[in-house]
Amino acid sequence: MFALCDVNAFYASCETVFRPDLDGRPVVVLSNNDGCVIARNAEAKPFVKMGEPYFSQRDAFRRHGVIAFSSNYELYADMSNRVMTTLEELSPHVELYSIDEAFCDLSGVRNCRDLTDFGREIRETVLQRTHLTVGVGIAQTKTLAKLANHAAKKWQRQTGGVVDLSNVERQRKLMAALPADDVWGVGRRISRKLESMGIKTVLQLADTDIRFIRKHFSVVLERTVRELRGEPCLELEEFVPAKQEIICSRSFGGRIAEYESMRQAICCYASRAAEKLRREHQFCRFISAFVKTSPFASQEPYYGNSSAVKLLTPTQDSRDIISAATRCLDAIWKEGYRYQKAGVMLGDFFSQGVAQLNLFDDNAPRQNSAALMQILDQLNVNKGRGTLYFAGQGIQQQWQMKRNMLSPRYTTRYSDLLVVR
DNA sequence: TCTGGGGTCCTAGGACCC
DNA sequence: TCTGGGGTCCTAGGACCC
Repeated sequence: MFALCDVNAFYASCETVFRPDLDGRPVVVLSNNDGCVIARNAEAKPFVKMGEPYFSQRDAFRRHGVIAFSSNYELYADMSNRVMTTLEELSPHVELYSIDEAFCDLSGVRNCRDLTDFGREIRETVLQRTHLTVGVGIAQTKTLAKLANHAAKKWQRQTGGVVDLSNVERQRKLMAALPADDVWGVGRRISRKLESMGIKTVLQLADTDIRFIRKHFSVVLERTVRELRGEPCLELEEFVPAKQEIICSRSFGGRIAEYESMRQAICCYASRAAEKLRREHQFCRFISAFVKTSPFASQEPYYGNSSAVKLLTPTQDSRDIISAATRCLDAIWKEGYRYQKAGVMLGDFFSQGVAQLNLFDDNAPRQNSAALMQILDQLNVNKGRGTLYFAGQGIQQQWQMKRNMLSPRYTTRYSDLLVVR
């Protein structure tokens, strides 16, 4: 038995928790670069489209008094930790599924108490500790628990935000009332294809012959259908598996046309990616960089390209990664375009100790690399990001993303205080 | 003017092996 | 006229998630 708990309008709620003056007002959070709307509180939902660009909705915002925030991921990560810690106290096994969602294992709980009561307790405790509201969906498979959670959100008033869907008749009743694309794992493309086959509701999907599904779709959808029927195919993944790739990419605050600015940006993304790699205790052999112009600028020619290198010896040294990424940039850079975005990608990971020295490698590992990287990371963690950086990253950085409506660092100011003292 | 970022998994097809 | 069968590994692209 699983419970899926997720925070209502997570990013928007994180912003309003610290602003009681915004009670009852429509609030949204924007993606990086203040590009699109990625979170809306209940008050904003009637006026604001999810995923749509901010600039195209600005008039509606003004009309309805919608308050917009730039995204503040440090704040959201901190609030997420508080929610997850609370869930882990209440439930013995928890899978942290995303920044605002977790699956709890309720197998044992079922024997000693009512599942809905337990869901209410989760909800009340999280609310008390964090002032954030979670929805709880309970069922015997993850896919059904997700669906139950969806129902808890959709009919919040009637359900109190908790739905126990372990009863098969309740399952079928709910599934008959929901369209197939409300199911976890059924996106736009698959739901369109299902619809063309006459499969419109979740119940119709659950009742479709499994061989038919396997023939026309992949094993992924087959598992989804089995799960809808109460047959568990997905387990609780309590321990976070090691990453297989690391990406650092950003849209620029303005367009980049000069090589020098682009090299700075690539250098920044490479050094950030290297930091993430070291936090994962991994070494990488694959490094790639990409650049692209805006896909929306119909008046300008489009150019996008990427290039990759494969090192003979895995590395986690920022200098190696920056040098490889800039080599990639040089291979794809073309003068005369207004670039909108660039990024650096790392892959082909080796964990510490497994990395083998290569007999024929020209670039022998650098002396004292580990010690130097440790100093670099320590300074940037203890005294704040950007305390020590590579000259190649540049000082002015006019291409930095827009964050014009950023909230203060309510919960993570400690490092600032250290610097001030 | 202006349109996010970071991931995973699966499949088909090509290259290659004997 | 007429050209096999079985397997692995890798990669690109497509789909999904939040």
